[in-house]
Amino acid sequence: MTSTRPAAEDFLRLDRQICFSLNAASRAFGGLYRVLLKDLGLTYPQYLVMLALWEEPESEGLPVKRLGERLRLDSGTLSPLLKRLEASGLVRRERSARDERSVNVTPTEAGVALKERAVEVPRSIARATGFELDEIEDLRERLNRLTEALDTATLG
Amino acid sequence: MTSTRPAAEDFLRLDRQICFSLNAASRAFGGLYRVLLKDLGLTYPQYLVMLALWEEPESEGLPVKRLGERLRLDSGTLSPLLKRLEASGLVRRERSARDERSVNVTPTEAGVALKERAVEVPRSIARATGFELDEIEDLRERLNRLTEALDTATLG
DNA sequence: CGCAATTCAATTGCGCACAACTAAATGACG
DNA sequence: CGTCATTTAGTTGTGCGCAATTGAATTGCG
Repeated sequence: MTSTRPAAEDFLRLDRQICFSLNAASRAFGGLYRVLLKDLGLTYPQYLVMLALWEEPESEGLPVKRLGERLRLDSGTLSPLLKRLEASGLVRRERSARDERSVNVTPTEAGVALKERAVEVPRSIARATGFELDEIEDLRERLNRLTEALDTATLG
Repeated sequence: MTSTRPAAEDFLRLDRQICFSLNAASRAFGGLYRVLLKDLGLTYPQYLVMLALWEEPESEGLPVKRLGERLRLDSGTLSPLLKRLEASGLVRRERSARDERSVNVTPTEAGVALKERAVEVPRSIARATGFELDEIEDLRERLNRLTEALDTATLG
């Protein structure tokens, strides 16, 4: 035979690892967001939190729990992050009166106002990818499927 | 008109952000790798370093610089990480005699031996994704294109 | 009601990512 | 040859991500 069998070793090659490409792409996004968000005084994860809050009707805010579900983050990450957002005057954190365990996060005036300046960000990002919108859409759908499969495998 | 024009605001929706899906997928991988690599005593970034070293012929090792290029990481990340790998006995770090600025990283016996036990990891991962090999291949290729485009945009 | 189990946020501890900086070695060039 | 710019690792500081734990509030159940 002229070709050797596909050794298990081949799958250990760095350039064969989907996770590496994914990780690299994620960090490449991070680099661009860092530049684009500098003006807004946000880090990328903080930006995600603000996106979630901006989606709430009339800026009613969200409990930390719900925020964590949306962003796939736990309180160990969110608590200090939210403190920093509070320190920079973009959100308010207050214990729920109905359930003293829960902390509700609301954007402040400044937090709501920031949305105006954020609308340009996704456009800049989309342009930078060089991908068509439906191509992005397709990629996003695949990634979501992937995440779901991986989460199931990790827990199961 | 029955439908409003696509507001810029729509692009601020969390579920429209490709970067969010990417980030979430990347962390979902992290969770699964954490489980699979626990036995090997490696974190996921440490595993990537070992993959890079295992690829070198006769385990000649790599200078930190080259390692950083392959993994898209700088010395601020690699230096402490390599120290930990050295502390767990998997790699050796030694100043190059030819160029005293450079530090060459080589797998130890234990580091080379670990490869045997690592071959199962990619298989487990592939199975967990629920994707066909060529589908993974396709996704990987798109992500690499994405990374390249983003890096260009960030620097340019 | 009273007590155990659960829920929720916060904290601690560790490792990674990255910017900014330092220090040492090397290379380029007049 | 000497000086200055560049290259290479390492260090410092900040923030994220996550496991494990704590403590307080709530819920469930006998």
